[in-house]
Amino acid sequence: MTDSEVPGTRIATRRARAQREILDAAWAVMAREGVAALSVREVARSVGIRQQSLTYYYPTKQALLDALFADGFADLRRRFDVLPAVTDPVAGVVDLAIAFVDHCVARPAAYHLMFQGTVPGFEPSEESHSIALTVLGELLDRLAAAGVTEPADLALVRGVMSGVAAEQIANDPAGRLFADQTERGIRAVLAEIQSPSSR
Amino acid sequence: MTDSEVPGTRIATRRARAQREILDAAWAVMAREGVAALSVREVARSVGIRQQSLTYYYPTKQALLDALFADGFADLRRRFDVLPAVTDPVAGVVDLAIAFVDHCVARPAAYHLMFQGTVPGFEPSEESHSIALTVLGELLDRLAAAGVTEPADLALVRGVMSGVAAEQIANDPAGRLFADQTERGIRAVLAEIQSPSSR
DNA sequence: GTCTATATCCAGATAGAC
DNA sequence: GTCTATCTGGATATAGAC
Repeated sequence: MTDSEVPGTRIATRRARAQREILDAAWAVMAREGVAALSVREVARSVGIRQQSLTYYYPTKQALLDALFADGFADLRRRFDVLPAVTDPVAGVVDLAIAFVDHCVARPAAYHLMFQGTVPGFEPSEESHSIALTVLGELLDRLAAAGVTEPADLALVRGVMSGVAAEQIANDPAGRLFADQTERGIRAVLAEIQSPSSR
Repeated sequence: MTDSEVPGTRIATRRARAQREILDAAWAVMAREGVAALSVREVARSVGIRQQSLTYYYPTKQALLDALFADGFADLRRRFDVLPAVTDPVAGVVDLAIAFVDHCVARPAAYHLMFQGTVPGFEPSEESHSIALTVLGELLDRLAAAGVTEPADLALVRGVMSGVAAEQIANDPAGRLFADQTERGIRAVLAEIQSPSSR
């Protein structure tokens, strides 16, 4: 099926292309100046239009941020989708954790927008929030396969994943010091969860 | 020795008191609206003076942020100073990690300012940065006492501490789900560091 | 120490022409 | 679709009176 077969589709893809360009520009601005410093004016400048023209695509700044939030999770889902099939349950969790950390390290702005709620006054829409939950469902599935279902245990694993990413971004932005500890950290807490040391 | 014995001291403490009030007001504003949304105007309003009068105490916004950064570490040091003496090396690390996480959870704005570099355009002065290093030296000391000195191992422990705090702040601000995993997480990675599982 | 006055700039939102 | 024009409000910073 080509565009011309469905009326309006050519326009729709044109619009989609413009929106993609805007989102990419917005990510770039955020990466350069910090998530909290995003201004629609600067995004507009990046794509060569006026601030007022951006409203045609995203009527408010909130709408732009919400689209970025959803876009970030779509991107993360794509990372998850190309992971090798799970054989060993623990390795399945490790693979996903590494993919998660690598994604966050490669896109610090996305990490702060999606997971750290660092943008003043921004709350994702219910729709975007449910996209987030769907994507993170893959993590829950893999953890369940490894026998991890207790909220406290899930929290521990999430803490390690998030913490390695956060420290890497904040304290060694050019290196891999923290990110390279992902596997060790995840295996350590999984071991603790699966056979708690007596105390 | 009382204030009146040293010329200028009474003025100095007056100034110090005013500065304390300003810093407290700034923390409150940040807690309410996010670190990145801090405005000197609003801080001034909180303490009942004009924005321009704040300049008398902190000439620029950068100076105010830098004072907040240093203040946050002074506060953290006070937390560390009242910790019980170390008996068991591992327990010593655990105690400090718990104190760290509790501090971050109680003061999310401080965590973001001090450790996540979330304020657009803010870099601590060299002086404030060295204060930070001094305070975090206590963590390094305790880790060394537990036999943890390799950069990779230090990174792993820091990742767990930071991650538990970050997730608690972002995803369960009213609860303790993540924070309560601090001990388990730290013990798990310390165990892994001290006797690596063969792989 | 605090004020008024003001400069300069940037933000986001809306109306309406083409 | 993109523009011009404009509104409104907020930000930081500086000069200088009291």
